[in-house]
Amino acid sequence: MNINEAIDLLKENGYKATGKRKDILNYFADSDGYRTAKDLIKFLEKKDDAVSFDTIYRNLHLYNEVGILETTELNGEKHFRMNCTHHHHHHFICNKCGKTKEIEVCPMDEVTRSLANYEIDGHKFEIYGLCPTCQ
Amino acid sequence: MNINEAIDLLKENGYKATGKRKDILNYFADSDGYRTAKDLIKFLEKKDDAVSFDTIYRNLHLYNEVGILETTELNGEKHFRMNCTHHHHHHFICNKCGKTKEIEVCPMDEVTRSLANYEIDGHKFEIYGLCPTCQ
DNA sequence: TTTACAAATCGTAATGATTACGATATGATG
DNA sequence: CATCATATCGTAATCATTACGATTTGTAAA
Repeated sequence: MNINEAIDLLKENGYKATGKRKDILNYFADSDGYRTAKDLIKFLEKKDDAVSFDTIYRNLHLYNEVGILETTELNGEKHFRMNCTHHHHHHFICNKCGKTKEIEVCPMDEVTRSLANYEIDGHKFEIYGLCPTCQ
Repeated sequence: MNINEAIDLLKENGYKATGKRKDILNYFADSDGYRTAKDLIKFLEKKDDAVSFDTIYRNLHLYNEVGILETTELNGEKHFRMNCTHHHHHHFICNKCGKTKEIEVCPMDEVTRSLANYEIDGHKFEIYGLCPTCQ
């Protein structure tokens, strides 16, 4: 997802596109990988753009709700990345830099068969390790 | 893993098998699903067995390190369950009761081929939903 | 079995991330 | 450009987890 799509999504859901919200979107749009709340705070502080915790966390949750960000837990910390809007896929995630690579394989069709009486709401398939650059 | 295997594992690693450690092991051995630190604390309080936070968290980490417990994040909370010692497999996890069902499918062979220059350290494949009992 | 001692636990204080709140500022709409 | 609901600010409160000095307890040797 790019910034414009994200802003549209905000407006569609009745939320304002404020300066702070755009700053946060810019950060994730340029990241191309998983980042923590702390990463974001550091980034905003560097550009002399003091942001209240309230604003950070409120918007991270909001973005997750409306589908702008997706989230996962890496090494005990919550991480966020821009949501992928195209076809269904999964990710390799680098433990060092947080960058991701798309994985096309998804075994859910096979799995569903063996869970006949179960109600399936979601699934997670992630591969962890080091990307070529971080090795 | 059962309690005796867990105690052996502790001793092999040079740790003592104390009363509190056995209480904690008993809880997870009887659970057959994912439980939080809070669940454990509640359980121990009920049986009039006051346990310090220090003891709870120190041992949860220890058990995770030596391979007695495995951990995952569910609905924003860290959960633990007795580790499976037999063949490699994954889990369906009930969002309500935390109980698990084994899934034999694992797509890692297929995936490895598409990650030639990546160093793979681990992977996670989990299916979430409601078990037949909780629907 | 007793002793000795390192390891484990206790009770509580400290930490750190996240959430909450009243006051102020700001985007969107007419 | 005026209005007002929404968003943000600065800070305080909360909650889970971690840390610490004092005390207790397994373990293994005597």
